[in-house]
Amino acid sequence: MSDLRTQAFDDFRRRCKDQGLAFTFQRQVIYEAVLDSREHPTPELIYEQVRQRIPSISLGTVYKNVKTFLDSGVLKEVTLHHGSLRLESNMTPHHHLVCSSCKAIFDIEESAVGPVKLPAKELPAGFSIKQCRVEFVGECRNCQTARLRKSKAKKLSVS
Amino acid sequence: MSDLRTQAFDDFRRRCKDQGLAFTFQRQVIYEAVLDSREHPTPELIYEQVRQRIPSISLGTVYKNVKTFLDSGVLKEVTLHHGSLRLESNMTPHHHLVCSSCKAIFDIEESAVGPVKLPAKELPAGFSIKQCRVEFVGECRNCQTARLRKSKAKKLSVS
DNA sequence: GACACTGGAGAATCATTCCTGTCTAATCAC
DNA sequence: GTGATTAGACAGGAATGATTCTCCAGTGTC
Repeated sequence: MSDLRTQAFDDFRRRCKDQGLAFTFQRQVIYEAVLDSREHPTPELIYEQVRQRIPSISLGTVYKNVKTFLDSGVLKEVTLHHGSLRLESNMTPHHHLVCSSCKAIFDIEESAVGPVKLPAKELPAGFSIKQCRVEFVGECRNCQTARLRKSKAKKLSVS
Repeated sequence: MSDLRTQAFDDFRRRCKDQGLAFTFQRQVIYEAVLDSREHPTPELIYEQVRQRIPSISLGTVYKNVKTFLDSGVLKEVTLHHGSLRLESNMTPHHHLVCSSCKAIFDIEESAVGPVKLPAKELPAGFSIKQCRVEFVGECRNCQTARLRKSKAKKLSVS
């Protein structure tokens, strides 16, 4: 195991502990499969990988544990918008502001952000860039107040 | 109809013509529904909207035309990654490089891009930003060569 | 009239979640 | 220590939601 990988793995073990998650063999193998895949894998792909080591594992288990990992912050997802297709008719170049809670999307004019550049040396060989999309992720007013009200109510009911 | 809307609408009509798409009543209503929705709607939502004007329309028709619009560039989708969940284990802040054709995702260190700022006055009231994600969209080497080879083959078969 | 295109309806497919029964480890009473 | 109980984890399959596909009929075009 490389140093980087060992480190990521220790991280994982620690985070499981922090979150009160049991450290099972299945979870370990699932996590390793994500770690080994350079490709931002889908759950289906993880399943294929894991089955090579645990042939009896079920797709449901993979999904469940992936979800557990996401909820506890052990893994992340590449985009907030996976799921249903979202359309836009605004064809002028623009960026987005996204509420991580309700997934509301607001448009932001390109000029408000200014040019974002990537040095050519960072590009994989032969890759040609056509477009740059910036997404600011945060929480909208409604979701903030809703969350605060909720946590306040919880505190009251506890005390 | 406001000026902006009229303009967008004329745009739509022109683009249909350019792309050789028939300009039907259903398409017009579907397009208007996307245009009227400030919310980057899902196909399901469009369907609800359109049904108020064409009760007999089917969800399949909405999907079919939305797809036609996307293919011909009359509409865009908010993200390239809708569909299946994509995971990542790289927990350090970073950005992404995405191939629009094969959807491959490459990580880019945050420092390679530098800070991206949004002036406070551009924010909707009460919105708090937590994170900024940059996505460079383009075409990877493999997909480029594959596309070129294909178009060359087509030319040869025509001549 | 043959043809191409479009829309409607419902079947089929894919991604994901939910439900049920089983197993295992931990806890507790005796 | 032994058996009962409980909670968490897992496998398997049913159910759900989003999307696509297939087929047929209607309409306009040449």
